[in-house]
Amino acid sequence: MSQDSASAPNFIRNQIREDLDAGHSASVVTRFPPEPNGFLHIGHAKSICLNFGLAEQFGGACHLRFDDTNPEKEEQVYIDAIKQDIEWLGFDWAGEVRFASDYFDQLYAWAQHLVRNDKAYVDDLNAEQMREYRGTLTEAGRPSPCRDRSVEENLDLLERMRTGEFAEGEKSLRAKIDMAAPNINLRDPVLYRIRHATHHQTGDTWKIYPSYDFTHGQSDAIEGVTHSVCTLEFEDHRPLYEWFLANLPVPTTPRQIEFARLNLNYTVTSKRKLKLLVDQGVVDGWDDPRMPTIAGMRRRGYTPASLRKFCDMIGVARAASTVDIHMLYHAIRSDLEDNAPRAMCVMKPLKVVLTNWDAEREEVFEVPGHPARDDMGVRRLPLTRTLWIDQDDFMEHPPKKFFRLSPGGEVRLRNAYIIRCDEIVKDESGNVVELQCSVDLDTLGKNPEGRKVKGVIHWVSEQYGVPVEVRNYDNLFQVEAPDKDRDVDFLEHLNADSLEVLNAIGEPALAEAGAEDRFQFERVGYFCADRHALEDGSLVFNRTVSLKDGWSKAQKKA
RNA sequence: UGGGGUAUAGCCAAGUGGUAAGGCACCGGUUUCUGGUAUCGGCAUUCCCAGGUUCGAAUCCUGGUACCCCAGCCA
Repeated sequence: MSQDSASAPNFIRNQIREDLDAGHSASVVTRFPPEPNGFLHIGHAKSICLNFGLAEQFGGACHLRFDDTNPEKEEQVYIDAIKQDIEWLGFDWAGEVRFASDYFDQLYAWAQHLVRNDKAYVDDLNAEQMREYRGTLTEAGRPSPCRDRSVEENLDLLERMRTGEFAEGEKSLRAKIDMAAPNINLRDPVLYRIRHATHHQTGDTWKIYPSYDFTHGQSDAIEGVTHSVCTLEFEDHRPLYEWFLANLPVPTTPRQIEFARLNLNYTVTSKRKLKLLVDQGVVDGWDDPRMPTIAGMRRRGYTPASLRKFCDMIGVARAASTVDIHMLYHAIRSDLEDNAPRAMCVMKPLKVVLTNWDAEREEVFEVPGHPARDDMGVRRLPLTRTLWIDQDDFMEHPPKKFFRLSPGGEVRLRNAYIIRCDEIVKDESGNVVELQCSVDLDTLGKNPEGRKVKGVIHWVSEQYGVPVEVRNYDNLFQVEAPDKDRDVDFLEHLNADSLEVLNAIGEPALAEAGAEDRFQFERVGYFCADRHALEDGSLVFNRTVSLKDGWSKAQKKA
């Protein structure tokens, strides 16, 4: 992670540096504050890298604090998953896991404090009435009839709200700020609402729950957070955030800084929408390899380092932007290019018979696990009379510059000999089902004399190849901005071909693959052994990302 | 004339009065037993627009324009 520390500065880093230099704070404490109501996605990864990264760069600390103020939407399973994702990404939070609910007692006392200072009141307005009283973007709101209740009555009512005397929605506690404020968040925001729900952390202790606004800043203050980094949509809340800090006897005064959330083309990054995909069975679950969740990307084969690199590449700024998915592909390819062992795997098998190779003859080649990494050892590739090559590597009527196999043409079997296609065998419907080839035994480890054979293809011995299932994933959506238009549901843009399942045949070493082992299937792409399938005893490889394909690109242009 | 923000290449993004970093994508050369990798080169006379200040402006001033966020007892 040392290279992350050397990453480009951003405005938040600059600001913190200034704060430090100016003596506004002596150290740096940040926090990552997820609500446990869903799985973390790539957008959260940006926030995680930012917050934990900042703490690391300034020798400070980053807390993990669950923002658990809405028991109806939150669950323990999400808490467990979120912790696991953060650890997997390679970050350690300072101290124990924290919960906003740890501070419910203190927050309640602070609510009473505001009431005593005539800065909060209990309101009888229901949600609909409150909306009417709030006014609109262009018209000021009107004060609630309850706004001038006495301190004593408010204190009493608040206590009775707490003990469960009132039904949900019957009353709420509101800050007394300014119903005419141009910033709607200041028009007497709700501090507490009644919820007769069991909370995953506090059980049935509470009948009222604090709102986000009343919770977040004070929790930051309690924890000594110095810089509370959040996304742009909270910008309008900053005056409120600061109002609480100014009107409550909080121990410290954290500073809120906002940045632009991540948007990625061809994907949606909204917890609500991702949950919909899961709930409607569009995908296999939160960790379906097509999901932009951290768990999904992990299963797809993304590495922690690649996600961190991606976050580093995209930077941090305040301009709303949409990052090209190619940035992600680049991040994972460059990691796996260096770190994934190589293997050969035939996606769509086409039988090849070596006519001048005896049926019982076997030759085993020892080849490097990685072309540039001696530490990855060697693997053994047996060659036999019949073998498989990929259907894509043969064309009966090849276009110009097709370097692979065609009738009468030659190609090198990767790591082995050059072969020539002498005959093609077809079935009754005219499909090519077998190739009869001859081997040039004088081409192992050297080029033939007098001719150039440019093509190299992968292959697997029929006798020793291991059948594997390959799952080729593509974008879940077929348009760049699935949730752009407001009149079309984002589900309309689903890509029907986001998953292609193939019965492939891999080289022998693949039989040994363990959960989440990653490989480069040479000339094809990067693949990751699916851990769920492995538990069920089957070998399934998820395609993380394909190799760049200059040939098909050139074909499209032609 | 509601409030708050943001505009630098196809996409991210540095830049804070001294003459437009870097990455992705794209295009071309070289190397190559992966049409991959690596490597070399190309890719903004101009920074949303129009005026102004200045020897000098993406940076300062004035006036526009476009886009994003906010009217949950969600976060």
